[in-house]
Amino acid sequence: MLSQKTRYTIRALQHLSDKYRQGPVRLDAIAEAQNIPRKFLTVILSEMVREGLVISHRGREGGYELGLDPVDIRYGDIIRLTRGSLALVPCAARNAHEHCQNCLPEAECRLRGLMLTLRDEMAAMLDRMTLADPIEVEPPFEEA
Amino acid sequence: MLSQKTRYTIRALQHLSDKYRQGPVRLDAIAEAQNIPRKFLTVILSEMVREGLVISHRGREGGYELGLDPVDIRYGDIIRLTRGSLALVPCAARNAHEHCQNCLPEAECRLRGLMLTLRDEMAAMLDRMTLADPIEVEPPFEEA
DNA sequence: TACTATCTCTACTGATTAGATAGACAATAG
DNA sequence: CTATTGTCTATCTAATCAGTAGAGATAGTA
Repeated sequence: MLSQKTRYTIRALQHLSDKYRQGPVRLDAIAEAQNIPRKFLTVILSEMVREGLVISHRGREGGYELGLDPVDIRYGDIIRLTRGSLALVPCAARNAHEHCQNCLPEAECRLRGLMLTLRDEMAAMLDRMTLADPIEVEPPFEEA
Repeated sequence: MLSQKTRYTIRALQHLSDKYRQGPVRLDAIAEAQNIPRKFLTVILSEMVREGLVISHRGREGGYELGLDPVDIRYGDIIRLTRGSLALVPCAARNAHEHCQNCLPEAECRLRGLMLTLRDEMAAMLDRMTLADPIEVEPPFEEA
């Protein structure tokens, strides 16, 4: 699962992407439009500023705006930033690789083999899509 | 991330798959070969018995064996059983669907749209692979 | 200058979950 | 009938997650 924080991050960035080149957007405006707890959002956006994805302006008329063109922000990058890795197991991470606890030697671990393939497929998709891409929305499922 | 429990489950099932039709395998044998804490493995295997994936035999000469042919156990199924869902956000689960907290209406949520597509790609792969499939193992990455 | 609106940072808290274990119980082969 | 094996429920601990508190910094503006 993506953490709530990662989900908030993605939605906040999508919001900023929609307002790109329209001047800074206030934190409260994002929080309200995206239904994100205000205080939590300050933490999230400050991190994005530190990472360079977002630029902030203080004081009156302040707010946030994307620091890069939406076309240059890939979903894969956002997830890597907030979660460290795209992989579903630590030993299958290509960037933030870590050994798993209580595992077999990596050279013989079939779970790792499988998860590496899966990670690569996920990465292919998430690195193809950027904040600039339109995303088709699906109607909610029927209730069970 | 897959929980440690899910990872143990997959490796335990792979182990049983390797010994399919060779008689019951004792819990200790699995725990030792797969480097899984013994007591924890009892919990895991009991669950798999309840789910019907594994058959147990008590007493002397007892142990565990797969309850289905390996070719009929898909990785997707194992993950759905242990984790509830393949999706990375609750609202993108096709089986165990739940609404997300603090989200937009599902009908307009682009995060959900994206995650549904990703879920479907992941499902396609994980439901194509079964315990019977050979999995290529990759050499460990170089240390950083 | 000083006032106010805005973002920034560090620390903290409370709830939940993950990982693992304990220990009494049940069944089966020999 | 006993040693061996799996079953079940409860429990513990530590980590993580989600969110909040609150003092501080900065910028525009009167």
